[in-house]
Amino acid sequence: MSDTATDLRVERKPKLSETVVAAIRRQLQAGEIPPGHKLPTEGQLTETFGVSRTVIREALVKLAADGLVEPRQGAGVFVTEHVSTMFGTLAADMGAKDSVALNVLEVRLAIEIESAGLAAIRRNAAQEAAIQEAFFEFERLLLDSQPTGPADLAFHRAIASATNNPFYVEMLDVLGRRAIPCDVTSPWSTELVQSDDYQRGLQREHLVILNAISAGDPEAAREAMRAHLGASQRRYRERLQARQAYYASSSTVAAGE
Amino acid sequence: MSDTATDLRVERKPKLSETVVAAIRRQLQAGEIPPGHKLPTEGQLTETFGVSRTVIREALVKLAADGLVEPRQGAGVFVTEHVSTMFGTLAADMGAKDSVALNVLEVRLAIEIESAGLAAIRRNAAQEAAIQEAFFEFERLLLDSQPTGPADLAFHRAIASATNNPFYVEMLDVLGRRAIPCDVTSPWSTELVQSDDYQRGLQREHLVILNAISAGDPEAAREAMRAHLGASQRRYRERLQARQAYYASSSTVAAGE
DNA sequence: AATCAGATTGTTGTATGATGACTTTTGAGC
DNA sequence: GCTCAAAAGTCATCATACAACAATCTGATT
Repeated sequence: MSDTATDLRVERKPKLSETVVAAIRRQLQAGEIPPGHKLPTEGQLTETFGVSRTVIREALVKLAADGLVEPRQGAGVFVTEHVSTMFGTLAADMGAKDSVALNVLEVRLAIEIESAGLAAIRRNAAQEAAIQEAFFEFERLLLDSQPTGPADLAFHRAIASATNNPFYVEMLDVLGRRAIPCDVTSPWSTELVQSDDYQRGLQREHLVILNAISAGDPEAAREAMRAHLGASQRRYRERLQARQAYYASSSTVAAGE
Repeated sequence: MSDTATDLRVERKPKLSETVVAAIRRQLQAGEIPPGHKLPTEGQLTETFGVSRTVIREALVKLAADGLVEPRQGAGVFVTEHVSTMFGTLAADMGAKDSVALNVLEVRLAIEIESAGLAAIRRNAAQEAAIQEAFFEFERLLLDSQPTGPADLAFHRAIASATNNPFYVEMLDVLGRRAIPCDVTSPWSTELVQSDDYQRGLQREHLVILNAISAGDPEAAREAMRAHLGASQRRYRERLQARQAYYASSSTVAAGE
């Protein structure tokens, strides 16, 4: 019995509709079609993507199941108002203010803690494999002394995805992209945060999370994620203070804590 | 009287695929087809339901989008293993739009749990008073047999406000406005949910939260909020199922040709 | 000129048949 | 008994046609 089920790289050929879903979803996320507006007709989409109407319809059904679009017979398919767009205005004006960034990070903490707990309960084999894969990718990059930021992001994203609740992933994307690059991809002081020790510490925390999720223990997963993000929050604060201290000293006064 | 026979605000006639989805979902929930087993082929389903393969495929796509089934080309459509085992059946077992609402509610759950914990730590005297005030307002309205919805909302909002993180309030507003009337302001079946017993239960849960926050115990506050919203989620699901059962019963007749 | 009923057109919903791709089963040959 | 090719079963995709519904345009009536 050659059981190929344990093969980790389950690279089945993507269905056509999935590629169409991905493409349209990307367009929507990029805001190319504002909420409330009409998508191209099924006929136009068939020409655009070069597939049959069957495939287009299947893709639209999936998007509708995710609540991204809403078909109306005789009228067309319309983009629904969505969480990300609600945060569009919210996210737009919180540019560089550090205190704002900390607050947003705190919201993200709430999201991720809960998603870790849900992931522990609901993840399927493929999703668990994706989390593991991100973990090992982090490991590999760490050994190669390459930037681990993307793998770190992928790790958190895989967990959000394992909740089987698309909004968690969307929230993470919106909050993460806008305010805080995950842990290490800080726009300033790149060397400081990328020390091996620092990233080793991250990996240790990641491992605890991964184990809890694999074990299907939601409380442990939440606790591990809380510890991880709490630590990240603390590190983030320290860096902010260090930077502020630098600016302060370079002007005139060194302000105390 | 018009023909459409529904004095409820049913908005629109359900698509054929939706009735098929509901029927299959019910069968899966009843365990008539165990996880891992194969569903009838598309051809058999067309005969069973008396609709075209187009409709059957659309229904299967929706079920697959919810993770209930998994199609394998050349083999058949199989019932997913894990999801139906846990309370996954609860997690993903209603129409597309409803599941979206549930997903948003779940995100809100994450936000509120964490905000309860933070409120327990950070609330100042005025904020604690505001929470209490909302609690007593609920009490007063309950005694007067008036709708308690606004007070309920105010209670949750006061807690979010006590985190001293404005984004928590904003998130709550955004999510609440979009998807979920807090506990009781449901657009349908208004009498059912507004029974005294129901609201008494809510108030009991509120009291536990209030006490934990007043005591400055973040873990207890989170746990109490988790219990409260978890219960709300359950109640919400039950209402959806009741509504769905109504639709299913009214549509099974049409399929019996 | 304004209004409203009806025709027209555009779009999604459903039905049908055919073909390709993939999996499983079958059976012949060794 | 084992191997492997052929066959059957099933999903994936394509193509076409018609039905149901919505928006728009047209034209007659007021």
